[in-house]
Amino acid sequence: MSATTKSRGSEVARPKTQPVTLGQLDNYIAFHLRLAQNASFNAFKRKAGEADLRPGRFAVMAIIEGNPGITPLALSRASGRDKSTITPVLRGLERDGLIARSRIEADRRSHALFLTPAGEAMLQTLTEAAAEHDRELDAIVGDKKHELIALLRRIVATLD
Amino acid sequence: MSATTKSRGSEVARPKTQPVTLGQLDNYIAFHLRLAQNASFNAFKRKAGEADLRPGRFAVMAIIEGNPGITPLALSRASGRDKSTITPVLRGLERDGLIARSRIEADRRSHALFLTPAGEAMLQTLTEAAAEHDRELDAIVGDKKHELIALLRRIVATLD
DNA sequence: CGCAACTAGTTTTAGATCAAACGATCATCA
DNA sequence: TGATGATCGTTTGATCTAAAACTAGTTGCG
Repeated sequence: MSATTKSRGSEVARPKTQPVTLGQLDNYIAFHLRLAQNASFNAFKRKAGEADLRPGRFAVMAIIEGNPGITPLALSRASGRDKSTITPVLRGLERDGLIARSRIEADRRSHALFLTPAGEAMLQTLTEAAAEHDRELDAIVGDKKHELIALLRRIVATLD
Repeated sequence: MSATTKSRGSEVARPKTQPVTLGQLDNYIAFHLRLAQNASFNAFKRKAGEADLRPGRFAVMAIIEGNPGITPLALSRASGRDKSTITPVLRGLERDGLIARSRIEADRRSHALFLTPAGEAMLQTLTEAAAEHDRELDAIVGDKKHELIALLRRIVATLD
């Protein structure tokens, strides 16, 4: 490895961000996965600033919509997060009147989750913002979208 | 949406994890990206328990190795994390004698970062563990690896 | 020169996340 | 029936992260 003789020539037009070698990292799927997720997350948040759109909230509400009566535990597994992180999200959603929890009489440890009408309306609004973001991603990956999702899904399924 | 008549038949061989509909989420690249990154990260951590292998540490050391004399700010950009999160990592690495910081005389605000011999040795050990993990990912994606990384890289480049 | 605007790194504050421990409830089986 | 062990949801503690405020140093320009 040559000592990367830093070209600090005084006339070089200030290389705002000098190129950085990623080295072995550049060949790691895990690393690029993190970078991409991070970039996606940040872009999402940028758009989200407008609405009260937090990614976690959106995912939770969307899953409840698709699975009315789902329990918090199943919800946590579907959304890929620990069950303990679901608790505060649900509390916030309930406080804001967007979801309703009802005890399941057959198993009084569990709760059944539903969207309220206000929740349905809110989800519809959030969906538009989210769809806009994902259209951006769609444009980036083009016709490889299906293949990309299939690969990501396989990673999740295999690694548990 | 039919009320998902939950098949709670008493003789059904306990459906450990009843199928959950992801709904619109299932078509979102961003969502699958998060799930996959999460699964990868957790699998990594599982293996990492053995060594003192924290993903952040590993990435930082690998980038320093590939770019001796790099500054913390450039490092934060390359690793996709905020500069303020780099500080404690560097402090820990320096405390453990794995990196060295030296002031840059040309700009006394900046620090140049290097791996110490102990750091080089440690990185080599960590690399083996990391490589093992990424081989797992390689096996999952098979010959699509190159394409997958290209897609992820394009996402990062486009979304900034 | 000397002031204003900018940059590098740190500290502080706030939020998200996981893991482990806990109370309440349920299932199993003698 | 009654005790043991499992499961659901919550709480607590630790770690990781970003954003904003701050200090020290630098650059530009009158």
